[in-house]
Amino acid sequence: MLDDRKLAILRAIVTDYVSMREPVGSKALVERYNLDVSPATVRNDMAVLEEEGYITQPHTSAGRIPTDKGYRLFVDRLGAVKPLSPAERRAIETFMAGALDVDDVIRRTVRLLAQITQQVSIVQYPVMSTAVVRGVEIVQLTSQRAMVILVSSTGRVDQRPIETGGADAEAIAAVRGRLNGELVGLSQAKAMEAVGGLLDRLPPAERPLGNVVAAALVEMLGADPSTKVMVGGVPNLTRFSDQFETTVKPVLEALEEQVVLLRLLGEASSSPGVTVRIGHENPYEPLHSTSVVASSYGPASDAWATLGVVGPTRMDYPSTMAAVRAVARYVGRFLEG
Amino acid sequence: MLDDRKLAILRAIVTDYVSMREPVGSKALVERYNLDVSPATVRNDMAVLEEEGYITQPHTSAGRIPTDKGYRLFVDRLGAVKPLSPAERRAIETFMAGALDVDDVIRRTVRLLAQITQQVSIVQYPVMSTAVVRGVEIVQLTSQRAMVILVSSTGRVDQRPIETGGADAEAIAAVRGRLNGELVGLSQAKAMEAVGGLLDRLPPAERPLGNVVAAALVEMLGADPSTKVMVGGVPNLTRFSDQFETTVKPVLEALEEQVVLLRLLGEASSSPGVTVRIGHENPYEPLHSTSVVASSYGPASDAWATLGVVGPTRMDYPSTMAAVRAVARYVGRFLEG
DNA sequence: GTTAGCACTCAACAAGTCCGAGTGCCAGCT
DNA sequence: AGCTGGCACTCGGACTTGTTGAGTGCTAAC
Repeated sequence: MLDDRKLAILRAIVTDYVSMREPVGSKALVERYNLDVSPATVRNDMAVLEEEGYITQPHTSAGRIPTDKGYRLFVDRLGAVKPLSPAERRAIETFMAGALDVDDVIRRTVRLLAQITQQVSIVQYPVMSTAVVRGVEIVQLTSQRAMVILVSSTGRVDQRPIETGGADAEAIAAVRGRLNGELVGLSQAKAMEAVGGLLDRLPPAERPLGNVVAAALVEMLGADPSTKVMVGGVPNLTRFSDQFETTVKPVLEALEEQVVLLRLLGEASSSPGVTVRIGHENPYEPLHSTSVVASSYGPASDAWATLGVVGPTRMDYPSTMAAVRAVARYVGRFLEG
Repeated sequence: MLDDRKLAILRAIVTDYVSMREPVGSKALVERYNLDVSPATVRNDMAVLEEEGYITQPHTSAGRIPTDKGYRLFVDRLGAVKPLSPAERRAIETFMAGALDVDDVIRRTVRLLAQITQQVSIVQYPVMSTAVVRGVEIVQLTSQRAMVILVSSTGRVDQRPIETGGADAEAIAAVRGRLNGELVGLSQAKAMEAVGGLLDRLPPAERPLGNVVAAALVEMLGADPSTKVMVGGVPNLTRFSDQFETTVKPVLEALEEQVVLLRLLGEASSSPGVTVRIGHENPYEPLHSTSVVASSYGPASDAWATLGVVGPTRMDYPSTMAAVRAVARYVGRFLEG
């Protein structure tokens, strides 16, 4: 059905449209790409491609532009993954060098990705299931209030305020000691269970405080930190000020809703490598004319989280995919080491 | 120079232009506002207002629109502060109810402000100079790394990773104990000094670790947490998709730069009440055709930080100012209690 | 299967026309 | 002195029309 030449033509159309931002006609095609055939032949092939739904005409007597289906075929079979330029590699190195803690790594990553791809970037905070509890602290704020702090091996620090009910310093120290003794070294899941069992063994005097602290801990252990995301490169949207209604506005709205962002990144976390969602393939209707390029990051065996970019369907897929893949790998290694 | 009627006309022009979004002519003015004079008279007055620089014509044979100077006069002398509607008061209550910690309060505030004003909102994290140190914790992550945690009375929790140089648990506990003994209860500034003095009195065995921890603490105590801001309501920019180049684009770019945001909010922190910066009055050139309405929040004696909104100069100042003021007050009370 | 030729379509641009909102000015009125 | 009705004038925006050219589909010949 689709012979090599037709595929080559589709590839050329996608490439040209992405860089020129204009519907591409048969003549321009044979001129700019060395197809050794005449425009008429190209036209015939284009008619077939159109019939099959890979390209379309914005209006009669305009060139063709790829459809979502066309882009899909392109990324699946035609796009040679472009290796990063040395400059880009260097950018990654220098950008990430000297990152302090996890928060800082994420902040830098989001900037980096936005800069390389020139798109809006989204990075999900990592959840390392291998993380274990390193310490539990209880710090008194006032006579009635205190802060429960949970530290995990990855350097994550969670906090939650509690009402102490007037418990004295001694009781607090006792509960703290007991928790540390029992929980340190346990994984998130194990710690959850342990907190439950622990309560029963508390001396009556420590019960009320213990209950409150336990509740806070369970909340922290259970709260899925992967629900946190960071966004960057929003000004890159201004490059698409044409398409305001179809790209800029919906993306801005999506960015405001964490839930939507998580759904967008969603699928990428389960499949390995770079995932591309094109136009209507997106689970969120207003983004039907944008694409999402995402990848999970972290060790293959144990994906930590996802990062990616959003942009118009008319995007440079090979470059973007290469950039997303490179950054994902780099950040993965960085967090590991 | 400017008699009451001219002022009334200016007020009417501003009001009308803000709501109608179109240059306003003499006839429309006398019809919509009950000025008991003829259009001709209004025209004469408008000529004067134009000469004085309060209004201008986009082109001959169009109505007038206010200049920055006109808006300035309006907010200074003409804008009757619109009280919030009961619905808005209720919105504030329900939005803020049930906030967990400081972070959550800020998150809610930023949403709230964006929703009420229908603009982009910016909230600076509070710095309470009355805050005192409540606890210092050192939690081991690996044999070589640990996390230093600083808790202050306001519920703020700072963290910073350190290299322990292989110090054992005992040494860590000792340093931790000493720090808590000496620092708890001290203000930020006092604690800074104390850390310095403390080092000299450490037994030699604890010196290396002590140095590292001290460095981390000084960094945390000194780091100005007011440099953190949260932004919301970005999709509201889509309402100004005309003015893309003058409003949407520059605002998006400004939002990406914390430094710029802080400068925008800057002045408001020193003066009490609501501050308005109109057009060219902004210290950041790209925002010369937008306005910033900001207010500090916290107790009058000790302003904690600033919040505000950014939007086109053509904005409903009375409502916006009322909203900013109300939210600032409410958040102040909320954080205090 | 490929190609040259040709008639056809239609968005984009330019030029011309019209319309009316809005103005400034002036003479007359209060 | 200040206000008003009248009037000629201006000019952006909307609409019309004509032209151009990129691009197409079809057909007949190679």
